[in-house]
Amino acid sequence: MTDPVAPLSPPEPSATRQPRKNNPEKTREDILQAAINEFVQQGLAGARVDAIAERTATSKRMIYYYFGSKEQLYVECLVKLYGDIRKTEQSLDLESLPAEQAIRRLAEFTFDHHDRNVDFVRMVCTENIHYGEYVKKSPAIREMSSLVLQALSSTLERGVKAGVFRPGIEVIDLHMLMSSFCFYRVSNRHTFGDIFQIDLADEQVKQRHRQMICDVVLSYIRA
Amino acid sequence: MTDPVAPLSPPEPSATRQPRKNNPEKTREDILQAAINEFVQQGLAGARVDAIAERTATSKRMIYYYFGSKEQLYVECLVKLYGDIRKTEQSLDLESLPAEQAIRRLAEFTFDHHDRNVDFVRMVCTENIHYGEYVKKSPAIREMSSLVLQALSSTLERGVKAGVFRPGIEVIDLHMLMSSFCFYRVSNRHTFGDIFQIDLADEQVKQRHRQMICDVVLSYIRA
DNA sequence: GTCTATAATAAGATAGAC
DNA sequence: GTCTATCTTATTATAGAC
Repeated sequence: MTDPVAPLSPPEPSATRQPRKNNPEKTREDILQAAINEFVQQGLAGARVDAIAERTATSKRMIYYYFGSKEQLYVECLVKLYGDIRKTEQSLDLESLPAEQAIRRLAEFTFDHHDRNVDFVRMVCTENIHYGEYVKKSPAIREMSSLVLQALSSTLERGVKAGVFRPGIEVIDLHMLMSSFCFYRVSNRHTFGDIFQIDLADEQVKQRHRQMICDVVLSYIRA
Repeated sequence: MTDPVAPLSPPEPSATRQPRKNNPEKTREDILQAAINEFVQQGLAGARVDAIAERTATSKRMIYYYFGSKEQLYVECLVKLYGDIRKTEQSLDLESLPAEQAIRRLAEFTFDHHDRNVDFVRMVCTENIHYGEYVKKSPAIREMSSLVLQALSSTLERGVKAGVFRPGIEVIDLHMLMSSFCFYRVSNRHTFGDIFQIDLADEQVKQRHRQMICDVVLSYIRA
C-alpha cells in the first residue's frame, strides 16, 4: 500500500526531527480521562483496555507505556477523582459563617458535589467492591481527606460554645450522616428508583432532598 | 482407576435406574448459593463461571443446564437476596407498638439487617454499577418491596394523629434516610474506614451508630 | 441429569518498526 | 513517543458420551 521510497510526495514540514505531534502531558491526561470514563461505566473488572484505547486519541500501546498496567491506571483514576472533591471542599470558608449556617453550607456542598459528580460516586462503589485495596495503596488519598473533618470539627465546637449545638457529637459520625445520604441517593438511584418508583433525578425531588439533609443534620445536633 | 465391570463390589442400592445421586432441587440451590458467593466477591464482570462451578459440588455444565447463562444466574441471585430482606421485614409487627417505638424498631431492624447481610449490600452495589438493568427485568423484586413503605406510612400516620410526629413527612424520604445510613456504613466501609481511620466493624462503634440512626430519624420527625 | 473435553472468542500485555 | 500486529492466556458457552 505505502510505497517505501515515496519520491514524489512533498517533504515533511518539520525539519527538527519531531516524529509527529508529540505532547506527552496531553497524551497522559487524555488517557486518564478516557480511563475514568471506562472504569466508571464498566467497573474495574468490566473495563477493557482496548475500550479505553478506543476512547483515546492515542493507542493501547501508550497506555502501557505511561501507566504500566490496567491496575496502575485504575489507581491513578482514583487519586484524580478524590483530589477533585477534596480541593473544592477547601473553598467553603466555613469559619466566616455562624455555626448553624456553616453546617448548612457544608451539607449543601456535600449534596451538590455528589449530585454533580456521578463519576466519583461510581468509582468509589467500584473500589469498595474491591475491598478498598487500591485506595489503601495510595497514602495521598488519605492525606487529602483529613481536612474535611477538621473543618467540621471546629464548626461543631463553635456551635457548642455559642449554645446552639449540643455537646458530645462525634465529628466522624456527623460526616458519615451527611455523606451517606448524599452518596446513596446517587449510588443507588437505579435500584432505589426502580423499586420504589421514584425519579431521583427529578429537579423537585432533588431540591426536597437537598433541604432535607440540612434539616436532618441540624435537628440532630441542635441544643 | 475405576474398573468398568467391578465384579466384586457390592451391588447398587437402588435398582430403579437412578444414574447416581440425582437431586435437582438441591443441585439448583447449591449452584445458586455458590453463585451468590462469587458475584458478591467479584462483581458481575469479575465473576467467573468456572469459579462458580468450583464452589459447587456439581459441574459447570449444570450451571448452563439450570440457568442458561451467567446473566440469568445473576438475576436469580438478585431475586433471592431481595426476597430475604423483604420476608423478614414483615415479621416486625409495627402495628402493635406506639408510633415512636415502632419507628425505633424499624430503624434498628434496618440497621441490623444491613449489618448482617453484607452479601445483600454488595450485590446491590454491583447491580447499581450495572445501572440496575437486571432488577428492572424482575418485577418480582419490585412487588416484594412496596410492603415496607406501607408499614412505614401507617406508622407515620399514627404518630401524627397521636401528636408525637409532625405532619408533612414524605414516607419515601424517611425510608431513604434510614436505608442510606445503614447501607453506606456497610457498602463503603473499606474506603471510609481506611480514609478516615475508623474501624466500622468495631462493636462499640456499631452500637453507637445503631443508636444514632434512631435518634436522627426521631429528632427529624418529632412534632 | 451428569460428566469431561473442547470450540470460539476475547482480553491483557508485548514485539518491533519508525 | 508512537503505531500496528500479534502472542498468550483465560473465558463463556457447547458438544457428545454415559
